[in-house]
Amino acid sequence: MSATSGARARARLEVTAAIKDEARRQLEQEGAARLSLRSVARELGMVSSALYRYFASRDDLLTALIIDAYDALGAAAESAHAEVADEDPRERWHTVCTAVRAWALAKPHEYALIYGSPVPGYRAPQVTVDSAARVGELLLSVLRDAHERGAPGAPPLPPPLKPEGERMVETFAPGLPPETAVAFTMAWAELFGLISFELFGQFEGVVLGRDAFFGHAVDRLADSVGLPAAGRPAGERADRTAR
Amino acid sequence: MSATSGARARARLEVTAAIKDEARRQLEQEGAARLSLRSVARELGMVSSALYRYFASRDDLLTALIIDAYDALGAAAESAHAEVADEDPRERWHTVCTAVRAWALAKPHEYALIYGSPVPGYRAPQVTVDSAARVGELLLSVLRDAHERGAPGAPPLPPPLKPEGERMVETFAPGLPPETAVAFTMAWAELFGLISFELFGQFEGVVLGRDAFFGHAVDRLADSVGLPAAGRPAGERADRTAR
DNA sequence: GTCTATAGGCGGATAGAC
DNA sequence: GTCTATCCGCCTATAGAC
Repeated sequence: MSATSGARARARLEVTAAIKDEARRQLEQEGAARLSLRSVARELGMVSSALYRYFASRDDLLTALIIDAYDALGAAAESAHAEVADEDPRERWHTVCTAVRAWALAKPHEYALIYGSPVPGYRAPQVTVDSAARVGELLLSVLRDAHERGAPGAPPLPPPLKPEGERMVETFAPGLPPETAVAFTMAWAELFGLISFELFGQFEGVVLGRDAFFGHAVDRLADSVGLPAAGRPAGERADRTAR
Repeated sequence: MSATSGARARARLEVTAAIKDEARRQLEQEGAARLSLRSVARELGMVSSALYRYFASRDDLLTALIIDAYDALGAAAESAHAEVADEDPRERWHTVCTAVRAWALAKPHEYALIYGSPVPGYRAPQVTVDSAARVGELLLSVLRDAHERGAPGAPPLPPPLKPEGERMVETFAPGLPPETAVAFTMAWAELFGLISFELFGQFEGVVLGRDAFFGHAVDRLADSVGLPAAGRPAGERADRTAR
């Protein structure tokens, strides 16, 4: 029995889920920095000390929420990708990027938890990295596929960046040319830069047609990583961005 | 006398500055969401109620810090630009972007205050927008200059984005073609995306040679807004990025 | 696993004396 | 402008009974 004994284990999972759900709800109003075990317990009709049986500390709860958020985003991206798995790589790139933005717009506070400013005094433990890598891995798989089909790839690297690119290939981008690994890393950061600016209010009064703007931006990011534009030369696929 | 009477006014400014300095110090340890008037007062050897003579509320203090941060960043960017005012636009673009990143690395907590996740429950008032716009305006002035010198500009817009581009030109990018206005807005968000990823820890274990990486990224952003590469065709200026 | 109780803090904001 | 005092709230975390 013990950890796996049915009813007990199920109850434990249910309470754990309820705690995380309530914590996510409070994230919306207070933000990660002010997340409070006590307040979660109060709302759940429990007493604060009871929560310590489920999470050893406030930081542990935070870690669980962070992993869940990365996994939810990763799952959303992966399932959107699965639906267009037969399309050409550029189409899949577009779909994944759009799914990432859609998830972020739907869960702005969970997005802020993982891609916003770090929570002061909190250091994300190593266990978060696998989940954190999912979206990047997915986009890399698209690029790898494109590369195998003979995509042009990214422009040449300046010599000082060559070793960095080769290290990236070894570490997380096997099967890709170093130029593409570097270009991808830039595009990856830039993609989240676009989403963060939209979500964090920097586009207020600046960008009004957000969907079309993002679609075009994603197309240009695709150009920048050397994804072929299905016959047309890069930069002239602009017409598909506004769908 | 009253507001302008010498000694009194000076003392008031000094205390105000001391409060903001201490608040900035606390930003590093607690973050904006947990900034506390009481704690600032304690550290200053004052009593909390005394601070209310200087800032009507916690949010007012936060607003002052936000404006100061935008202004400090804007001033850093502008003064870096002033030192290369005679260079070609692409060089100035590079200099400004590098200065923005350098400021962010030097003041990570102030950067997080203005470009990180919004503080829950706080809405930035209208008075912050002028300061917030400074870096963008500076980069736009570089592009305007390049345009006047006959720079190629950005690739054509997809038809659905045309009105957006024209509105941008009217609102904040006078004298530029709509294509460039849109491309600039993307590059602007992407620039801060790169900086945020570096600062917020997403590059941990992913990008090691940060200076060279950023230099190359900024060069490619310059390409994307159609800044000419001083004779060489766009994309082949990669060699200058690692300085 | 949940409870009460407790230790030892913290916060924003206001009233009213000086 | 600064102080004391106050209202009323909040927090993490632990000990020990049941």
